[in-house]
Amino acid sequence: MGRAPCCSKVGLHRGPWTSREDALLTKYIQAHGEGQWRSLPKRAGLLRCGKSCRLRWMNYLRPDIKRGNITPDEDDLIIRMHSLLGNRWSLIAGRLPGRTDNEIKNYWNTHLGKKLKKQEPLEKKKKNKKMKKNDKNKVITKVPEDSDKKTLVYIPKAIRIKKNLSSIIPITDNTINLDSNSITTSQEEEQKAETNEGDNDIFGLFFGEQYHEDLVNINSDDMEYQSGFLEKMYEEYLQLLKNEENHENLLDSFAESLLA
DNA sequence: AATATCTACAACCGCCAGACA
DNA sequence: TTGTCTGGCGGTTGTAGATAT
Repeated sequence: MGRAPCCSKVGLHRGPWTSREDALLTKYIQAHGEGQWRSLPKRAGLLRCGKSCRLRWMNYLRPDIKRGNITPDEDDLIIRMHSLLGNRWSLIAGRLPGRTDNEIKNYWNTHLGKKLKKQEPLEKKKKNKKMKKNDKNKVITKVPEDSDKKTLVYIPKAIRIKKNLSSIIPITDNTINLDSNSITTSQEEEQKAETNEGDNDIFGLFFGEQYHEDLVNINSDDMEYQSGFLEKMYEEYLQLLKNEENHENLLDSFAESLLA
């Protein structure tokens, strides 16, 4: 692979894992749990680097992993999530139980990327027409004064923050029901949304627990900003629910505001 | 049947942020 | 405050197997 190794790996195995190595790793983790990846190989009797062990476990050996046969629903959800979040594979994987970020990334690169590229010329034409029609709804992004006339969009990288979020945003057990054209919530949840009950739950409703983390990560110091942000997002979310026929445009602006 | 090319995906890499001393 | 360690992420590459010539 050309590049220098990130850590000293003299004498360590590389390349595909053997079934014996898999068995050793699985046995060790079942007995001692995950974590301490750096020292794990030694303790488990493996001649692998910790990173390699972690990857193998996370992507292939974990018992809750589903492999192969991405369903049309999953396919659809991946496309939607990618249009909202970009290449945030771990976030997308978080919405697909049993799927790993690596699998989704591979799936995207080999299947969906190509599929969408084929559709792109058509979609571009459609979108250009729509943009002209919907000029009033344009989301205005800040452009640096000295910038070229092109609009620069900076997509934030995911930031990991481990903190108890329940004090900020209650986390509930939420689900998304998919049909071929729209994202809807269960009736009960829609009712909740309409009555503004459980305001803070809307993002979980849409993306679940991981999204709560990312939302807070946008600016964890500025609570005032957050509450304004939450309100704005909630309004847009309600619009999404109420205007299903128009949801494509709204989804665009919702996504843009997520990334702004 | 042999060879070249393509596809899918497992595995590796560097980078980054949080935790901790 | 600073430096180091660790875990996690997304991008990239190597290669086995499938397909085309």
